[in-house]
Amino acid sequence: MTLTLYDTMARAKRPFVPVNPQRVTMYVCGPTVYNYAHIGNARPVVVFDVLYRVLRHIYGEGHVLYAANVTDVDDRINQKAVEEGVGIRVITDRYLAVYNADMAVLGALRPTFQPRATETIDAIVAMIGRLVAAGAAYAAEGHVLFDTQAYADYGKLSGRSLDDMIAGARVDVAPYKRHPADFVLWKPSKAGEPVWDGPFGPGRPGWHIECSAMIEQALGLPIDIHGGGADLIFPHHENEMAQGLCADHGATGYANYWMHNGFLNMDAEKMSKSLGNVALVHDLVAKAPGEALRWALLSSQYRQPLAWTDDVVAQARAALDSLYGALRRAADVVAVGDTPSEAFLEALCDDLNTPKAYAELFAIAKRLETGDGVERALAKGELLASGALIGFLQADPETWFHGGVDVALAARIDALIARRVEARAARDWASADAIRAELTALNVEVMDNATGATWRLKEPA
RNA sequence: GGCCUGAUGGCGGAGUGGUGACGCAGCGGACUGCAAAUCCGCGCACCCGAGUUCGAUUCUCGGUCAGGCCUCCA
Repeated sequence: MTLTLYDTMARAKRPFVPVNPQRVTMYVCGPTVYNYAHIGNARPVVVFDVLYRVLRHIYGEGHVLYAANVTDVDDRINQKAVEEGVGIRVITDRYLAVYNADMAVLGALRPTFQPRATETIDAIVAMIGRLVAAGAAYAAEGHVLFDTQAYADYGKLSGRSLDDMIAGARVDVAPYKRHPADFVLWKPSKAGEPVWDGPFGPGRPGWHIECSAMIEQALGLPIDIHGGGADLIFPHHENEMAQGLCADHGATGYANYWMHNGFLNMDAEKMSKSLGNVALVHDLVAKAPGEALRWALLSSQYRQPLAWTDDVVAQARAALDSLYGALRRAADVVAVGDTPSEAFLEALCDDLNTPKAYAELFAIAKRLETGDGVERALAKGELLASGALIGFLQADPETWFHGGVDVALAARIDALIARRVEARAARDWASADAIRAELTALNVEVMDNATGATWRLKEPA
């Protein structure tokens, strides 16, 4: 089984070969914690969580290091802190806690490292110092800028040349830049903004430098996989790579595989905080099971655009109903084996082809429904193990179908069902139907079977 | 303007140079006191034009449309 990943740099799928299979490294650009994350922000989190899980499966849990940064220095954070009259740490701690909780509901494992920019300042300052010493950066008017002309391959990742950028520049270029594409590594803080001391003057880091510093500090160059949203290819990742390599001339590379996920769209348009067309994860998890949201996020291959509608969530829930239904009907089957299906793993190893992997889950469920005793036992083991690999189907099926009903309501439902089972045993259809009506009014659907009945919430709680 | 994606059935969404996944929804049947589920079966698609080919949804070129990046952005 060969893992194949689409590499943005190569613009092709490539077999994945880690530098060191004992220590596979992955870095994914994380959130700026100044407000709630929207579901589009969650797509890379869930996508790269799947990759993280697949890598752990292949190389072993202790052999994969996954770092995702937390940007906690930023203009928007500063603004929010001023608005609320608190320090930035109050803001960033608050939204980081919400972020981590919401992502956990989506089934995302915590990265091995979650470094914060404010706790990486020393490494950032040191890296900028090395860039200046190497002649790849220069100071100007209190800023330190990266000299893009110092890096011959600048533009290689995003496929644009420095000449194109001059021609296409749509924004006024700061007069102190040697080249319009040069970008800030360090800038002076305005009054009231957080400030750190540096050899180039007091100030704060620019946007791109934290990732390079964190990668160097937490993982070391070159890393195996660098991930993020497609909008980060340029300028963020281009700049990261340029400064990261110029700061470490001994490095044989920056990232060996660059992976970028496509966007979530609202009405064919990119979901974006600046456009305001967002669905917040924090709101969604209150209305739908996190597992259903996760299923929806993975229902198209990660590089494809995904239109986010109520319908994708409803379809995700229906799909999970079907699989959990198969498990529920197989409650008395003792699962045999704990190995994911070969076909399932193969689909995932083909650049995380989750839709194809889903199809395999349904094929296994079919065997669970229709097979003989031995086949069912094997199918159940395979279904649970396959689901576990990418974070599905681990709940008790009854819990899934019962949703979040409280204990009192559950007890009342159980009592009604017990009475109905008795009525049916006595062939008292009138009473049985009356109780069904009563349960329907409680948003409960009863499913009769040979020995009794099970139930589910018709609409989400 | 430069660079880059994508266009598949009622919906979502894989994939393939030739028998056209999978899921949801729909239809028929089995089963069923009712209901649901399940099982069996059915229908429905590859943006337009040209080219290559015995044959293209799949390859090439052109076009149309949609979206993205070039400025904060997952």
